Amino acid sequence: MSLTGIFPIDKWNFKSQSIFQHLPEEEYEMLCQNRQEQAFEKGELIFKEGGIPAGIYFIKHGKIKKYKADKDGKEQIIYVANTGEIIGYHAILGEDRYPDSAAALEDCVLDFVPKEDFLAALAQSPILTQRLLKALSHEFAVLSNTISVFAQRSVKERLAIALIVLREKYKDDHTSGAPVIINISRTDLASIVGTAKENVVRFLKEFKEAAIINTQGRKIEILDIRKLIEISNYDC
Amino acid sequence: MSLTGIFPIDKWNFKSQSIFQHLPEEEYEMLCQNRQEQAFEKGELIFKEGGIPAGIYFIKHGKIKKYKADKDGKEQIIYVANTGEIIGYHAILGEDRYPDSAAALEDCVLDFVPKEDFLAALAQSPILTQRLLKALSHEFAVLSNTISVFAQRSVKERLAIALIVLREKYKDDHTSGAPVIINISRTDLASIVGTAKENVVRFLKEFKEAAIINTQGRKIEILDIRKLIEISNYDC
DNA sequence: TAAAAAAATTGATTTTTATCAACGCAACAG
DNA sequence: CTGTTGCGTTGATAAAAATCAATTTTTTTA
Repeated sequence: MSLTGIFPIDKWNFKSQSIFQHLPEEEYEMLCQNRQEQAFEKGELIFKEGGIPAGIYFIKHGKIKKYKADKDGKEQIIYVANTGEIIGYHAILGEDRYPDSAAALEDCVLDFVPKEDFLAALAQSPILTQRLLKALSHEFAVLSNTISVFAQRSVKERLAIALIVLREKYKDDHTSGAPVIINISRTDLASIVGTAKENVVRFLKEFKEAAIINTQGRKIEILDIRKLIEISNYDC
Repeated sequence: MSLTGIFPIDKWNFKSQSIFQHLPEEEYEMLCQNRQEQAFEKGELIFKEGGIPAGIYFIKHGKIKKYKADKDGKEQIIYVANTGEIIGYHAILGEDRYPDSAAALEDCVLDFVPKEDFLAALAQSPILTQRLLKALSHEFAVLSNTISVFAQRSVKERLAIALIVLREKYKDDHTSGAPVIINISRTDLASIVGTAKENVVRFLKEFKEAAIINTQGRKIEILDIRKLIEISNYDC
């Protein structure tokens, strides 16, 4: 089931996948020179808000939550990055500390590229620069979007949007023929939606009773995405 | 009264002022070649979400709200841009339509730079490119911040933050010696905070009774910024 | 300057969301 | 296989925020 024409999924996903694709040999070599494969277990912290960045990470496999925690430790997930995306470049380009934290939502394999190599490649490569400018500008649109949704939409609407967006991300894993299964804790889902997990549970129950989704333990399958889009009340 | 050490104002302001400052002569000339001064009256639309971008705007004087409107016309203000900042570059760099609308909060004077000149200067100027990357990365941090505040903080806390941030922006206009006056409609203030204007009015009244602010009609003067910071409950 | 229009304010009420407390189920370790 | 522990679920209640309706104040305009 494609979302084309019925839901603007582009407004919810970053485009960092394309940044390293089909780069000229030389630039690609520079990035690879000292790269290091790193595995992270589910739940493991990759970097922490306020930390000094040492390099960037290319996600070879797995999903990563980018979030901010307030002083009580309550997390707000800003974005879920998926296989093929890059994380950690904002702090380096902004010449600043990490603006958010990153942790593995599932077992992950990342390629770490040291700051120096990334910046050297950048200095050499107009194409890399241009792609980053484009990616960052698109991210601005995505985050603006998120802000307006948080400020104006109800928890139920936000949950519907979160489910639609997550389904796209979990498509990657599903074996063809089998249904797409969203596999995320209620707590993390609540942190995406920006509410208490009890509210998430209650609305999921409502959706299940309306045959819009099916749940089995933590696993969620979407049965009627059109209904979800309707509930999301989002059409721009 | 400086906020240094007591409130992270940097996390709330973009840094696009620095982009055009002290550029090499040649690049600066390219940008100026076809620039055109344009005046906008208070309330006037500068560009509209979804529109095709023709160029960028340098704010010579005035404040501009960047916002998204939902289908009922309800506005959410994403950011208030001030004198010296640049707007409209996201759409051009992202090779996309405008992600948000821009309208004058007061009478404004802008310099319009056509897309072609901006892109030509960019292609010639590593320094301009680097500054844009830095600015956009910082904006990411600002918007992430905004998202976590919207998702986790109460209306009262958000209003306190909005007042602190707005006071900084309105500092520019005030004659030295005179107090800083925030001059914005309740409706726009509500659109910044992400609530109904009635709520804004009620909390302002509460702040006034606690001698934290003073109001005269739409005008707001901040009397006790430390109290506001305390109320904002924001310390990261 | 007076009338009209727009914006701000107030109070009452409803709806939404958060919080608290308890319970059940399922994964996991000994 | 069995306690333990974490996570998901449920119900009850409190708190926060939105909405509605009406009135006052401010600003604009004729």
